[in-house]
Amino acid sequence: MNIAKVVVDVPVAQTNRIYDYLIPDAFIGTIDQGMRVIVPFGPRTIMGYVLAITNHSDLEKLREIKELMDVTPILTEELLSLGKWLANHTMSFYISAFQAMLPQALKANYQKEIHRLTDSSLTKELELIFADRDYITYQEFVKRNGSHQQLKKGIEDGDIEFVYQVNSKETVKKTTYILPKLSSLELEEQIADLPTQAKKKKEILEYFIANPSAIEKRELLKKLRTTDQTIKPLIEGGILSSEAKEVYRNPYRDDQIVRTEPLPLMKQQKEAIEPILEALDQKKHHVFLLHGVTGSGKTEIYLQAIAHTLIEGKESIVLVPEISLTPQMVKRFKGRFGSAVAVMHSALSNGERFDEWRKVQRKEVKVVVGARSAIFAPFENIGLIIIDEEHETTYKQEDHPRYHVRDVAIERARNHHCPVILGSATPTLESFARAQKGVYRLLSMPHRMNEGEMPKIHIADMRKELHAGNRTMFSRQLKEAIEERLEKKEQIVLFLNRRGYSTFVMCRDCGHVIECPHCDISLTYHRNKESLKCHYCSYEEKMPACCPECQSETIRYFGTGTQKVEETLQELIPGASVIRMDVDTTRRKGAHERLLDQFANKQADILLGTQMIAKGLDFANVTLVGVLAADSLLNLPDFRSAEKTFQLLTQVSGRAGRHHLEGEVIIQTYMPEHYSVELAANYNYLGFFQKEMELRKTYQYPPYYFLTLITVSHPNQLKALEITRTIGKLLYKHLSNHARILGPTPSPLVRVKDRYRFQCMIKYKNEPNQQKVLERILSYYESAMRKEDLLIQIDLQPYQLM
DNA sequence: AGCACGCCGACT
DNA sequence: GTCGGCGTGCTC
Repeated sequence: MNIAKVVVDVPVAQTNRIYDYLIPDAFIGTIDQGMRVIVPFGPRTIMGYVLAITNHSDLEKLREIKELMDVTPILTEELLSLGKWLANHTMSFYISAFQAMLPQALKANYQKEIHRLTDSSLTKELELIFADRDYITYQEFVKRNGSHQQLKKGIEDGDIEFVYQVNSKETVKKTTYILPKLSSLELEEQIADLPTQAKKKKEILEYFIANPSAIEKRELLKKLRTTDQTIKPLIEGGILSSEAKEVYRNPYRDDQIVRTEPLPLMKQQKEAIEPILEALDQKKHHVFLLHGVTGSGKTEIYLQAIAHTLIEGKESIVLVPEISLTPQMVKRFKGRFGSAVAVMHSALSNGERFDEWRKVQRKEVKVVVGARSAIFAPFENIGLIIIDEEHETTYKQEDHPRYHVRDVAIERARNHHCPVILGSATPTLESFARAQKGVYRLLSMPHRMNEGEMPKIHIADMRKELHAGNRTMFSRQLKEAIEERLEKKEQIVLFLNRRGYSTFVMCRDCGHVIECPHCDISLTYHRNKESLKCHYCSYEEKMPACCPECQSETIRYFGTGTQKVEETLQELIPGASVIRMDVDTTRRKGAHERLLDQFANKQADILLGTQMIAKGLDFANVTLVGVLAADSLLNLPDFRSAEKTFQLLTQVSGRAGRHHLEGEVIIQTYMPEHYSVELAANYNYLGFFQKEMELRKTYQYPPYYFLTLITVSHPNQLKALEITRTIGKLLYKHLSNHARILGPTPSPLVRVKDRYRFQCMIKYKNEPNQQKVLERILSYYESAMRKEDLLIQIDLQPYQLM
C-alpha cells in the first residue's frame, strides 16, 4: 500500500483526473485518504487531496509525495465519494468540488521563491537583489526588475534554485494563560521577599494564592489594572508561567443565551412530527416536505426532531438561507442545544468559519446550523438533514460547482440512511409536485399557532393612485394605515424589493442614461461615495456634475432605493422615526443585530428594508406590513418570476400580527389582477400551484421539463454567436428528437466585462446521453477556450437564467 | 494554471 | 550568431 491516488489543485480540464504518487516510507502508516498532501507536479510543487491508498499503479515511474499537510483526514470517506458525485452531477472539476466542501482557510497558498545555494558570490545584479538574504520571493525579484537570463544562468551554474512553497491558510488562534508555578505557601514566601514598592507584583501573587488556576492573561491584566511589565519579571523569575492555549474564535457568546425547553406541540404539529420520528427510528431515508404557513411552528418541529436525533447519538444539519440566519435564529438553536451547536455562515471571518468547522470535525458539536455550504459538514453519523425555506434561490450555488443544496442533501441522506425535511410556507413547484406524486412525503400545517389568524391582505392599485394624481410611492391607503399605527403606537414594516428597481442616472433634458463602459447595464448611484457603480464588474466612476452627452446640469438619479423611500417618508409623515436596513446600513459587523434590537425595543416606528427583512423576523408589536412595489419581480425575464413574487408576498405578509395584535398587509402594485398577486393576497397556495403548473406545462418548463443552460461568451460578438450556433446544431444532432433546443439567443445581459454572451437552452424529459454529449462538446472546444479567451458555461437545472 | 521547450524574426 | 516573442504540449 504505497501508492496514493491524488487529485491536484489545478482546476482546468486537462488536469481533471487522478494522479498516482509514491508514498515515501516515512509516511506509510500515517498517510490516510482524505488528507491534503504536497506533491511535485511538473516543475512546480502543489497541493493535492489523497482520494485513496492502493498498491497498484499503471505507471512504472512515480514521483514521491513531498509532505503531508494534515495529521488527520479533513475529508471523510463519505465526503470523498460525495465530492466525486458532486463533480459528475454538476460537470465540474474534482478539485473544485472538494474545495467547495471545505472552509476557505484550508485552501493552499502558493509562493515561488529563489533560494541561494552557494556562499561564493553571485553576479553583481543578483547580489544586489539578494542583499545578504538566503532567499527572496519571486515576486520581489520581478518587482526589482531582476533579469531572467541572469536567473537562468544562476540556476544552470547551480548557484540558485526555485523553491515552491505550499502553505495552508489556516491559523489557530492562541491565547496566553498565566498560572502559578509555586504552591500557595511558596507564593506567600515570595510576597514576603518582595521589596515594599512592588505593590502590583504583590497583588498579582495574592490573586494566585486565592485562585491558583490558570487565567487568561488579558483578563488578569484587566482585573488587576496592570500591564505586561509587572508580570514579565515574575515569569522570568520562575514564579509564574505563561502558556499558549488553543482557543476557538467564538462569534456568539453562548453564556448569554437563555436555555429553552421543548414546547408542547399543537395537534397539527404532532401529526406532522409523527412520521418524521418514525423515519428517524427506522433509519429510513425519506424526504418530507413540510408545508406549513408562516407562523405554524415549523421551527419547533425542527428542534424536537433534532432532539430526537441527539438522543440516538446522531448528528443533524440544519440549512437556513443566508439572510434569515439572523442572531434571532441562532438563539433559537443555541437556546435549545447550547454548545452542541456550530453555526456557519458567510458573515463569519475565515478564521471563525474554520473554527466552527473544526468543532464539527473534532466531533465537539452534534448540530450544525448554517447556510448552503454547511451541507458539507464533516459529520460521520448524520441522523437528520433539514432545509428550512426550501424554496429560497440562494440554495443554488451560482458558480462552480453549480449545485443545488437540496440535491446534495438528499444524496448525503441516502448515504446515511436518514430522513430529510424540506420546510416552507411556499414550496417550489418542483418539490410540491414531487410530494403530490408521492416521491416526497407531504406534511401539512395549514394553521397558525395559537389559533392566530393570518393578517388581512389589501391590494393597493398604483395605477388608480397615478390617475388620482398621487405621484409618490405611497398609496393613500398605505399612508393612512401608517398614520393610524403611529397613533396607536404600533409598529410598521415596509418592504422594498430592490431588484429591477436599481437607481440609475438619467439626464432629464436628453434622456441619456449613464451605462457601464464594459457591460450592457446602467450604472447604479451610490450616495455615500457620490459615485456610480456597475453591479456586474464593479466598475466605478464619479457622479458627473452634468450630462456627458448634452452638458445639461439636470442630470439626476431615478429609481427607488431605500434611501429615497426614507426621504419621501420623512416628507409625507414627518413624525415617524425610521430604521433603514439595506446593504449600506448593515455592512459593518453587528450592525444587522443592532438595528433589529433597536426596532424590537421600539426605538423606531418603522422598519424599512430590502430582502433581508422579508423572513424570519418576529416582532410582537408589528401590525402593519407594507409592500411598496410588489411587481418589481414580475417583469424580469425569468419563468420563475410569478413563483418568486408569490413566495415573496407570502413571506412578507407573515411578518404582521404574529402575536396578540391583529395584523394587516398592504401590497402596492401596478398589476393587481396578476394571479400571483391575487392568490398571494388570498393565501391560496394550492390555487397558485395549480395555475402555475398549467402554465409550466404549456410553456414546457420545470417541473414538467428539465433545463440545461449553456452560456457562451467571447470578446468578439460574432464569434460568440457563431460558436453558440454550432453548439446548438451539435446538440440537435446528438440528442434525441424529444429534446427541445432553444437558441442561440442573446443572454439577458448581452455584454458583461467586455464579453458578449449568447446562450442555448435544452428542455428535456429524459436524455441519458446529454451529459456525454456536453462533455464531448466541451472537449471539442477545450483548446479554443484556453487559447482565445472563449468561455462555455454549463448549468444543469439553472435557477438564474442570466 | 504554470512552466519548459522550440521555432521564428530582430538585433548586437 | 544570440535574445526573446509566443504557440504547443505536459504535468503521476
